[in-house]
Amino acid sequence: MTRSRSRRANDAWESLLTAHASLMKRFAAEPIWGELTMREYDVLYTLSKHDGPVRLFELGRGVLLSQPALSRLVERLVERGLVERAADPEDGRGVRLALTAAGRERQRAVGGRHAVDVARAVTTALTEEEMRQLEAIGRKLAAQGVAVPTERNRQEAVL
Amino acid sequence: MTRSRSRRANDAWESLLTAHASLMKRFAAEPIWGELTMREYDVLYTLSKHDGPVRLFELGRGVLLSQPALSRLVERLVERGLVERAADPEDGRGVRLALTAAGRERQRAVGGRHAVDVARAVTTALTEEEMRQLEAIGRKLAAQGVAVPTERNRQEAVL
DNA sequence: TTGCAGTAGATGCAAACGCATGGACTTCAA
DNA sequence: TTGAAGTCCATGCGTTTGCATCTACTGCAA
Repeated sequence: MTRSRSRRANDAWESLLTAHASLMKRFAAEPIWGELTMREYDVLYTLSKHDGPVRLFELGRGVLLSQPALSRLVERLVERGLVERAADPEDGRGVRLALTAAGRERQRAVGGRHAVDVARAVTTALTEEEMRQLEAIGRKLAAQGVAVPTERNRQEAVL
Repeated sequence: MTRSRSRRANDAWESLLTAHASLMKRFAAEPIWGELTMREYDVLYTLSKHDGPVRLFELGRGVLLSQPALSRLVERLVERGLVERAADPEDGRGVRLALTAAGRERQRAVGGRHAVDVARAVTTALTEEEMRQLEAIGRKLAAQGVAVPTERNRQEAVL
């Protein structure tokens, strides 16, 4: 890999990181979240995208959270009556998660307000063409993210 | 704002979020971090980009972390000899942060390995042109993120 | 069939986080 | 000049997180 190509890749990634942090802070500061944290909303939103039940480890793919932390976050949502958790009849190890009626209603209410803020921020910053580009680029990067780690990654870290 | 334009903005943002989560998980799983967490590395990297001392609140702009959490993260890095913290002679409230020699060395070592992983992931997923597009798009979005909140945001949240 | 490696999710525990608040300093208007 | 409001960072405290580990179950090979 050439030096300039590698450099451009790192610049692009840093740009994405900066945009992410900057906008996340902005959205988090909006007074739309009610009793939910953004992470909790993220889980409700992910559940809302699926019609059928979702496994915990499937949820984990989209959420930047360790498996134990996600397990307990879901437990709190269950206790609050927003999520239903049931044993999976097809796999005795797993659980099936789904929104309750209250959870779906809450997701819709918060999601509607959040979507307005997202639209305002993004449409102000980008042209229609750039939005299309970002969507395509994000899709490609996400596909890369789930790739199998190379063998080198199995080695112990060098301090 | 038209419905389709708003919709496209939200799709683009979700795409960015997915890419971010997916790649962050991938990078976090790499065995390159030594004794550092990614957040700690992020702070060291930000400090390395500035030649002069950096104020704590400046650091906070780029890091997705509350002010108290950042204050304590920096404190831990100081205790570990990676960061120097001194009173700001021009503003008695503030502190001036800078990498120590050890901190700079550590950032370079980890950063070099991380840059390889970033380059591999990004160049595999994107063309040269897409990298340029992403960099430009991220820059525009980040500029939007620091915009002053609208007056509406000052109101109390509706539950 | 049995045994063993692999996977899904839960739990103990120490570390880290966010919210609220406090103390010290700056800024600006009266 | 002074005092009130704003800014910067630190700290108390309850909550959440990550790491390591555990249990329970699956899947596959002998």
